[in-house]
Amino acid sequence: MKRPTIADIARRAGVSKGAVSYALNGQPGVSEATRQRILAIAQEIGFNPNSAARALSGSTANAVGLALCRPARILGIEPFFMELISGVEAELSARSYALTLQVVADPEAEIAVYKRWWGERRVDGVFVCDLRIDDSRVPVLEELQLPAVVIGGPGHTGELACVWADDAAALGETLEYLVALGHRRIARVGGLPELLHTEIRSRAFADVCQRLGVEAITVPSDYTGEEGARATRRLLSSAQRPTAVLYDNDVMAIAGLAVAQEMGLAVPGDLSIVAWDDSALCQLTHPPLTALGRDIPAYGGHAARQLLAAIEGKKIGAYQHETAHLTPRGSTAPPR
Amino acid sequence: MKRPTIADIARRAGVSKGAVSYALNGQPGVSEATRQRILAIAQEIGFNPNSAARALSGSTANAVGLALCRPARILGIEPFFMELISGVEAELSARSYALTLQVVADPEAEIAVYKRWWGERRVDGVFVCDLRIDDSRVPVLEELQLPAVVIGGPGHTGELACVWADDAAALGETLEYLVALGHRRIARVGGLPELLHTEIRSRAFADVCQRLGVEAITVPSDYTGEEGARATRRLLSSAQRPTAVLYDNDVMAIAGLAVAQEMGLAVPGDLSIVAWDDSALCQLTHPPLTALGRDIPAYGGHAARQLLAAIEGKKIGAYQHETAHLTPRGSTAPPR
DNA sequence: GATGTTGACTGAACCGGTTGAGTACGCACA
DNA sequence: TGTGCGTACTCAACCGGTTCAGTCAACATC
Repeated sequence: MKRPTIADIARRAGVSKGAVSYALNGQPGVSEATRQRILAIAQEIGFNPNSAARALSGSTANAVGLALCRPARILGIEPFFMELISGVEAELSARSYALTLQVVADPEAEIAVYKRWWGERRVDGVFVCDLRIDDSRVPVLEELQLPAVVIGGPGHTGELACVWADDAAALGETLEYLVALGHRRIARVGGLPELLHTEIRSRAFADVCQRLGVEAITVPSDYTGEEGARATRRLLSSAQRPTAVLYDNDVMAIAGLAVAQEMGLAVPGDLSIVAWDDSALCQLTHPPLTALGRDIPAYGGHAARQLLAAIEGKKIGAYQHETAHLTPRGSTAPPR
Repeated sequence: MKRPTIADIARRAGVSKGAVSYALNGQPGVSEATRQRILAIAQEIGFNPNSAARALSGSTANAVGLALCRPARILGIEPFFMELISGVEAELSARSYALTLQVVADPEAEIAVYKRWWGERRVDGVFVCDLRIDDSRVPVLEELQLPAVVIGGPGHTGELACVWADDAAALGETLEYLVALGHRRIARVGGLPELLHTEIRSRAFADVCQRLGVEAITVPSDYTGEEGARATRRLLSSAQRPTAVLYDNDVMAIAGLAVAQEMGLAVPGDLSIVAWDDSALCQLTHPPLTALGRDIPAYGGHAARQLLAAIEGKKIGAYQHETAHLTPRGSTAPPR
């Protein structure tokens, strides 16, 4: 099946290729009557502009890239990315931009992908996830002048735009709630320590606990259920067992709940559990998990709008998304 | 920053654009010495061929598409797709093909996406997920002559290639195991009834149960935790309560486990639970779930290889992936 | 020494859009 | 009647690769 081109439309309309291009793109240079005639023909023969030809002359690929740097098992189990992607997508497809996805093994490979995408002109801009402290990807993107939006921050983003949420405030709200319930020994199972937002949360956790005068224990982990379970086992085996644990993602929280049950501790009677990121998973457990939720698709949507603006050459900065809010469910209660 | 083109390489090497193209693509027409010189220059200046130019003249986009038709919340929570994607990716990036992702609302929108991609020449082929009975996407793809690989089947794939697994055999193995444990009333919480693989499983479930002489109850559901929980509540409230339940995905199985606990039933003492799809989630619960697992990234990898072969014009058919195998864990035991 | 033959390479067309320069025409105005 | 101007176009170059038809020199063959 032959794909129609603007030359086909031009022939049928009895005009030149240029006129067709002007008509289809809403540019001046054709009369309204001719424009309508051309649009009607395009519609009739099901014309779609060849994206390669467009990219080649217009120098815009009409695509953006997302490189994900997590192993398959973790990537699959974390609902965060898919929710983010679907939010991003909604915004992109409305402007008929494509999303190019690549799974990479490490930050170096990710940098190589950015360089390749840039050289191939395959994408007009990229999203950067899992921002690290003094992230090596940032200077590379700045040098390439590839429009980019960091999902995370603030800080350490150099000149790049970012979309962020105030995790410190969310943490404060959560700890105040736990303290109000009567908890005085609160632990936190953190995410990957090298990630910036883990650092931000760790600092905020320590600060807020000090302000509230409660004991703070943070155990580093890596977002996997296995590590979350191990960390929980360690915490619950200590002499001064915490009465509440806050997990940096929902997967670890679910693993922690299972460990508590396995060790014969009642949740929430003996142990309260709070999950950061409120995916549907949190409502599947018994008891359902109290969680710190936010609208992740909307977060992705904002990021997409920022990136599209950056591609258009607009000067954009940091966008603050709504702070995560606590949804109390059955996994939190006053300690016995 | 200016991107280097083959013209730049040609100038520096003192040859024509054509010679550079031959050299870079391993085509005959240049001497080995010249080829090495050109490759060295390309390496040195960090050359990457402009993908649009390549697509325009070579008429291959070097990209494949995947349209996902599930709402954000379900998409995020199902580890299946992300695992599939990472397997697909590994294969694609080795051949420097890009993956273009699009989230769509319904099959009609998905068809529109395929038509657009075809018209725009944005992708060279597509993956088709969630095959339905008499799927309307199949004839469209056949007519467009867009290379495609169906993730699922067999049957109802028309002329399209597919990658499938023998779910009926896996189901047989599972039921024989449950019957051997002593179960005689076994229920199944199925996936979306309109999907072909749900139908295949439902038929196999009925057949095998009849063969083994056990009572079979299938309750349709939709893969979400909410529906899985509701179906479980209905099953466990009935007078003739089943002693074992098989769930069509892990998310529903986890929800089912929570419902059993909420209703005061011991798992596996009062109720055995088996999950189809063994993601890391199954090991996070207490007790950990007995599950029917398979290597989903490998499944995706096979699909990618099939699609690339189809794009190269090879005649390909159905590829049968390994049958899912049962991993017994703590959620199954003889009934009391 | 004339005649292929082969290998190494050049030049130009081509893919399908976009865009700036050029042109033809109608109309207003001095 | 000539000039100026805006509108509605056409024409051709261009983006950066790929590819086909030549060209030209070196070498083998009779």
